[in-house]
Amino acid sequence: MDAKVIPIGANRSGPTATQARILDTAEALFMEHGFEATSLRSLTAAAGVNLAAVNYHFGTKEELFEAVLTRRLDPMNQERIELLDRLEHKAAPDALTCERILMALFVPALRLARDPARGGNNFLRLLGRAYADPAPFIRQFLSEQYAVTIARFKAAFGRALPHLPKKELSWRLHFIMGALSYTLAGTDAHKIISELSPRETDSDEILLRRLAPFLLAGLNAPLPELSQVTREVDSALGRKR
Amino acid sequence: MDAKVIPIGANRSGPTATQARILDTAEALFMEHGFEATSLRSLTAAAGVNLAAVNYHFGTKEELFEAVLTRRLDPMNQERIELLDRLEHKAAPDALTCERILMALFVPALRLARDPARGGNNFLRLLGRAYADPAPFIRQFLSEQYAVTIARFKAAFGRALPHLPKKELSWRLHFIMGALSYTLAGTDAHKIISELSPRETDSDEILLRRLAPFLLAGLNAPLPELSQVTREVDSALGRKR
DNA sequence: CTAAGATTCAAACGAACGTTTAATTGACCA
DNA sequence: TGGTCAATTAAACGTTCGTTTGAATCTTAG
Repeated sequence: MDAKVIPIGANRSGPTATQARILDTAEALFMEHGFEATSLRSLTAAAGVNLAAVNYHFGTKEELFEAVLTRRLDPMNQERIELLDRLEHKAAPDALTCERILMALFVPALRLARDPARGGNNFLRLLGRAYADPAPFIRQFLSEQYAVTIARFKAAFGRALPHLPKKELSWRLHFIMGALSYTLAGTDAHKIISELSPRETDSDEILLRRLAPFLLAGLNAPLPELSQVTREVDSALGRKR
Repeated sequence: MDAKVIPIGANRSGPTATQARILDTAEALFMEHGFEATSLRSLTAAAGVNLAAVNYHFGTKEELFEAVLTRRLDPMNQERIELLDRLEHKAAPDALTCERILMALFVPALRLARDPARGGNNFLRLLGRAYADPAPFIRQFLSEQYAVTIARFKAAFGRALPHLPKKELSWRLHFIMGALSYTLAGTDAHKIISELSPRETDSDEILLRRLAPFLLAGLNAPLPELSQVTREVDSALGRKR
């Protein structure tokens, strides 16, 4: 009398109905409460499946979490790299501008955010949360999952900003990932800052459109130097250079 | 034969030795594993106190977490506002530059980072983690704790950037908080990006010195507009304006 | 010195957790 | 139609969690 209407037939093509329900529910609950605070009992109850189903289909709770991330992340990162390749090919032999590299980074995320069938805004929020989770298995999984994509984009930025030392570039990419994940993760966090129009929740799309110029300017910022203010900071810290 | 050497005398002045040991250990463990993943049993064992001591001295685990944050956060935010007041008074009647406002935001954090007796780098990392924690009581606590400080700085930035719409400013402050907390929280996160010199862990101080120019440039970024790239993004998303 | 209060202690509480088991159901092919 | 294997189910496993309890111990004031 429930959702047994789905006779998808073969069990060797794609995820089972049960697997899909678990993944969808896990995506929502992990996003809302985090990994530790989401119990398999509440998860399976919300999904309308048996408690043992998670362990049967995914092994452990940690493997379920990784499956939730992989399902969305792999296609998105592949899209990012394909788009970057296409843009680079079109611009050859010139190097890409930072603006276009950022575009290759953001557009697949925007596409995902606008597509409810692929998780929409919810998944991006989950991703942002995962980036800040201290659980070792999450950190390791993300670094493995992102390694090639990040390296590819870092190389592209390196060509676009040849004057920028490698180390400085690494840090600026780090700052970009920070602002991006924090922004994506922030369901209500922005209410801390913006007291006006507290119910006007911008979509992730508008949000990323505001974020891009901000990050672009940061990428092109001058190198830290011994300016007047820097000396004032040192003085305020009671130190000599 | 242990730490019983401290005869601080009165029990009405400052925290007990037991309370201090709990707070210090909690600061370290909450930073390393997060709130949920830190059990009171491991915490009290590491602190060398009885299991019941936390509930006796602080009430609940959540109240302990808030006490850990308050101990460092209150003085730091007070320092920030005092410094901002002093800088504004010195610049009057001119408005402060963004550079100096950022200085008032960063210098107290730098002072704290350089002072092991006040938590040093560890506490800043804990703070960054707390900002990304989905636990409702943490989010509410932080927003209450930061409300006045943020409002004060937002007003200062508003005077420094009179041309910037209020809403745009709110978002840029949001981005700043994101990059800041993500950066402070990242013990090993930067290894995702920087494959070179993986063991050369910059202190938070050097880190913030790299972050400040990046954020300053973002604050002064031009408003989002209908540039050529923007149209290309729309086209890539298959949409008309 | 002693009564009173603050603190520490070992022990136990009930609840919730992730995972496993063994039996049962369902679908498919020979 | 009967046999095979994947999927689901209810129940239980052992562990760990935050918190509470009541007695023991320490500190302090009268």
